[in-house]
Amino acid sequence: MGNNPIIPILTIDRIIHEPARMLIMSILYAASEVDFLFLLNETDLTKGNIATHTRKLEEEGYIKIKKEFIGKKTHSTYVMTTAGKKCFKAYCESMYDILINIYDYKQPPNV
Amino acid sequence: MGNNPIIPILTIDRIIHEPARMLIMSILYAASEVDFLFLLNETDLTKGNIATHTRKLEEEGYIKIKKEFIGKKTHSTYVMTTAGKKCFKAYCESMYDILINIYDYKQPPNV
DNA sequence: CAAACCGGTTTCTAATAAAAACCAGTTTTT
DNA sequence: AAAAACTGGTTTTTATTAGAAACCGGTTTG
Repeated sequence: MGNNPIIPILTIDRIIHEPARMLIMSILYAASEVDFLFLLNETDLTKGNIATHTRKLEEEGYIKIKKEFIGKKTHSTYVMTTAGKKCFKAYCESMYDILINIYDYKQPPNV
Repeated sequence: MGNNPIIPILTIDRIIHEPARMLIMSILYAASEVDFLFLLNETDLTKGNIATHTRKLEEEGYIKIKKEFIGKKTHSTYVMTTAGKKCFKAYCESMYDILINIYDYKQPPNV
């Protein structure tokens, strides 16, 4: 393959690349801890969506899901792990680089 | 939903968001016209991948696929349409904005 | 007491990315 | 001149998965 500077897009972190998860990750990156209702109100995602995407993020080790009882009711809170922060930063930096390269990209050898 | 500045990620153009297609689009954005073999050599994508992703991009009206004979052999070339350029620019600007907003929330990279 | 509500989870369906298999024709090998 | 290998792709197959909807065990409300 060539030395096209956009090639790194092919190895971008797909867990974070998914828009719904990127949104969740960006929220958890900024806030230290949020709960289910916060995500529901803040993101416009459905309940099912939040449950499955947060589970996936937990499976990948990017976030931690804590469940507790408040009185008799369940309460779920979400926190980003150190690994999650690292991967999120790496994703953002990679995407940023790619975009900058697109803006800078000059004519490649043509057909 | 809240007024989180990252929310626009949810309406990002998914046709372009797919890494393989973003790579193809970025190549076509920089070069006026490329052929199948160029994409094959430049991108590390498989033949099947190139065929299906370029077809999808054509279905969406983002690129035009031209087929011709060179001697007795088929030859396929790909060109970005005006709509494709517009959407690609819009995608890049949108992603850029989103990343900037993420950095504004926290700290910029490479600090 | 039943019906609606709450905070979630599980199930179902359709879309789809990627690789592999395939294909029609062409060139090379023997 | 057959057979084999190569070209430039396309179609098929397989596995994953995003999203919505249905569900669920409490709990408050009418």
